[in-house]
Amino acid sequence: MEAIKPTESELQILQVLWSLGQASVRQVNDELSKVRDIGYTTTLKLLQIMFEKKIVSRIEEGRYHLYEAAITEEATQQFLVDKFVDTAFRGSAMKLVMQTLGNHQASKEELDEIKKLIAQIEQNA
Amino acid sequence: MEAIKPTESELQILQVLWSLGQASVRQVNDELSKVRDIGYTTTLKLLQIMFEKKIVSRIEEGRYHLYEAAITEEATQQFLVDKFVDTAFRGSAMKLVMQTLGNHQASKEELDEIKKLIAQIEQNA
DNA sequence: ATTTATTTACGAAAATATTCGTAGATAAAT
DNA sequence: ATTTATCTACGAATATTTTCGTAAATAAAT
Repeated sequence: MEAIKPTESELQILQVLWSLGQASVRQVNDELSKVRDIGYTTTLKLLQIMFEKKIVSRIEEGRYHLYEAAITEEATQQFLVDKFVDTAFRGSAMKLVMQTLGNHQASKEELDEIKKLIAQIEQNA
Repeated sequence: MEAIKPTESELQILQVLWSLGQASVRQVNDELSKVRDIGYTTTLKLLQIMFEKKIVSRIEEGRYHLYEAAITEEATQQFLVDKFVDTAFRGSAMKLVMQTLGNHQASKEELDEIKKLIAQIEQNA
């Protein structure tokens, strides 16, 4: 497993691809444009760079390309969380959990799910 | 409240300052050197830039400067978590919590603390 | 058929972040 | 007193990331 280290822009594109699945440059650019100002060729270039880095794969469909994320959302998130815990929480994952729990709205269902997860962890301890 | 957006290097320095409190360039550099290769003047320059951005404050102690973080660890973490949830978890803070809980070792004490926090949140709901 | 629009490839400009060399000042050591 | 070490300031080189203009190819529209 290679080290994946998407940049900020690349992460934005990955998000679009994770939500759309397979998509053309045009589609990605349309989605991204909802979030921020970006030119078509900029999106294209980013996808080309990501293709070289093997962050995305693509297939040629007629004269244009269809892109797809080559790394999963979960693996990327896990990698990013690890790094984030290091750089922003001095290594303490639980501090991150507490901080996030404390400062973000959680629904009853979400809290239940988290409690279930905790119970599970305690069981396996 | 201005937007704080420390770069990767700046975050590393902030971590050192949060742990040391007030510190000279030399001290910061010594600490940072434990983590990675970095020249003295690089550390100095970074601190100077951070001073201009008001991320750190400093007092002149004789001929040298003592630096101190001008933003709290908590405020910075909160800001970073918010951004992180957006860019890496498509806005779902609880997904971040679950992902982190599931993939990092937690002690019994930490789990208890989290359960307490959840109970508190449920109470106030 | 010719024009217009859409696509990819390429290269380079612009913006941002990181690194460090050099100079000048001051303190410490000899 | 002279040399050596340590400090800040400054500027510029390097590296990284983001942005987009232009050209060539192909398809679509007129």
